[in-house]
Amino acid sequence: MGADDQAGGREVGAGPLTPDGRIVGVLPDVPAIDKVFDYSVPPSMDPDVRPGTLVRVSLHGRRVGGWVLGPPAHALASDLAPNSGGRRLLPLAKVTGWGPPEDVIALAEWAAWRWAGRRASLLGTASPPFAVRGLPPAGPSAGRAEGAARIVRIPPAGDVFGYVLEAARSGPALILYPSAVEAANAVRRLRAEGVAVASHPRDWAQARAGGVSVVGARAAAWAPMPAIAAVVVVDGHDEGYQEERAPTWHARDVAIERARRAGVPCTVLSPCPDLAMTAAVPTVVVPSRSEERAGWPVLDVVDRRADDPRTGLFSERFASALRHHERVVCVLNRKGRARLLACAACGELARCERCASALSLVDDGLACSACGATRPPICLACGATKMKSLRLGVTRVREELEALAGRPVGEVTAETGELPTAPILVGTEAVLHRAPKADLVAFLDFDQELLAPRYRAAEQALALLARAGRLVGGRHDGGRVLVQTRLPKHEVLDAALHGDPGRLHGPEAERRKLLRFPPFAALALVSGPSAPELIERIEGIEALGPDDGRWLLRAPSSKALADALAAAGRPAGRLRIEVDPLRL
DNA sequence: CGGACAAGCTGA
DNA sequence: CAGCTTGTCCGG
Repeated sequence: MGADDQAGGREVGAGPLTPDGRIVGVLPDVPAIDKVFDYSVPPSMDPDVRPGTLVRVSLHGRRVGGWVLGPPAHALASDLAPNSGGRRLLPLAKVTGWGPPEDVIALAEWAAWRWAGRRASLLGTASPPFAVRGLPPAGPSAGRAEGAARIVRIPPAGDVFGYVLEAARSGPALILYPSAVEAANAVRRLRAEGVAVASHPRDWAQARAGGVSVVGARAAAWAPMPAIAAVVVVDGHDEGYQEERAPTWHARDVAIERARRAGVPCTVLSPCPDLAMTAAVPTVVVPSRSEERAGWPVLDVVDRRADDPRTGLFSERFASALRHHERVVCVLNRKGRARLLACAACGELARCERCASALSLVDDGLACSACGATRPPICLACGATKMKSLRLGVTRVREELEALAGRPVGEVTAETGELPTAPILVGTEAVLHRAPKADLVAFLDFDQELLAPRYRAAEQALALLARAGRLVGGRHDGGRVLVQTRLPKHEVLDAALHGDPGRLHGPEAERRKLLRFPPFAALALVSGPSAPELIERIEGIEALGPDDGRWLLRAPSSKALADALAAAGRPAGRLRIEVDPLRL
C-alpha cells in the first residue's frame, strides 16, 4: 500500500525536478537537526514509503537515518530554482522498514512542544529497536468504546490486575507499567489468562499490525496501535514514568493525551494520586472508606524524638518487630542524603516554619534550601540553641542488622544483580521494587524521605508507604509496615495510618500554592552553553537565575511554558531544557 | 551531528 | 602570507 494520496494533486510531483516519482519530507535522525528535508521516492521503493517509514538518506554528503513525515516540507520550485542550477532532489537511499504510524507522529509533535524537545528524540522512542521489513497478520478486530479519562484510587492491596485484564479482554488496550520488570510480569499473567498481548518494544511488529493489546514500561506510551480501544496506566504516580534525559516527557501524560486524541477511555490507577495527576485528570474514583482502609497495611509509627540521636538506627520496637516476623524488608535511603539537624536537648528536627523542609546550618543560623527562609538556631519545640547533626545510615547497617537479628541479612540496591535469598533484606528504596512478599517492611529513617529537598518529597514518601503495602498486603493480611521517625504527626504518616491518601492532598496543595510549585505553576530548568541566549529571547514568563549555571523558568501553566519556549525558538549549540524537573 | 568554509593566530 | 586552529553556518 502506498500513501499516494500524499503526493496526489501536486503538479510538481510530475515536473522536471522529479521525473522519478513523488516527493516526501524526511526528518533526519540527527540530534541537532529538527528540520524536514525533501527527497524523491524511487518507484521501486514507492509501495513501502508511507508516513513514519524509516529510511536512509544522503544529507550533506553523508548517509543518515530518518523518518518519512508525509508530504514535502517546502514549495519546491521556488526554493530550488534560483541557485541550484536545475539540480534534482536526491532520491531516498534506502527503505529501512516500518516506523511509527501517523497518530504517533502527531503525538510526538505535541510532546516536542509540551516538553520543549526535538521530534527526532521522541520518534526514536516510537520506532522499533530493529528493522521491521514486514508485519505479521493482524489479530481479531474488536469494538471501541468512547470514553474519558479518570483516576481510580485503588489501595496498595487492591486488585490492579483485574483492571488490566478487563481492559485487555475488551479490545486492543495500551497498558503501561512504571518498570520493565512489572510490565514483563503482567505480560506473563495476561498470556496465562489466554489474552493475546504484545510486549513493547520486543513485539513492535505485532503491535503495528494491530488487533492485540500492548503492555510495556514508559516507552510503550509510543507503541504503534492502529486501533487503540483503551488506555490503562498502572501506578500513575510512579517516577519511573518520567524520562530523565531531555526531553523529559512523562509517559502518563503522553498516554492521557493519546487517549484524548483517540477519544477512548483512559484509566490511571494509583493508591496515592499526586497533585499533578489530579490536575490533569479531575475525575477521581474513590473506593468506599472501609474498602480503601482495608487495602492499606497496618502502620507502626515509632516516634524517635525521645531517643538520643546516637542510639543508632534500631529502636527497641523495631528490634522486637524484627524478632516476630519471618520475611523482613528494611529500607534505608542513602541517596540524596539530606543533612538533618536535630535539637541537642529535645531531639526535635530543625524544619522550616514556612515550607516544612529540612534546615541546614549556615554561618551562625539556620537556612532553608527550599524556600530560602532563615532563622537563628533555636529549637521551635523547647527553645534550646544547640543543634546536633544526625549522620544516619551507612553500609555497615547490614552487619549490625545481622548481629541484631541473628539471621542472615541480604543487601539490595539498584545495582544488585540477583536478589539474595536471605529472610531479611536491607537496601535503598530499590529493595521495595525487587523484593517479593514480606511480613514486615521497616523504614529505618523515614525522615530522609519526608524531608528530602525536593518539592514532591511528601508525595514520594507516601508512594513508598504504598509500595511497602504491596509487599505486606492489607490491614487483614497480617503484614505490617514500621516507620522510624521524628515527625510522627506528619501528614504523610497520618494519610497512611488512616489508609486515606486524600488527607495529604489539602495541606500539600496549600504548600504548593504558597510556593508556586506545580501544579499551580509550570517549571523548567535551562542549562548549557546556549542557555543565556534562550533566556535572553524568552518573553512573558519568569526567569530566575542563573544559579550554578542554571535558570529556572516559571509560567502559570504547562501550556504557557511550552508556548513561551516555542516562541523563543531553540538557539544553536548545547542546551538542556528540563520541563517539569524531577528534583528541585 | 559533522563537513565546509571563513576568520583569526603563529612563525619565518 | 602559508599553514594551521577555532568558530559559525547549514544541510534538500
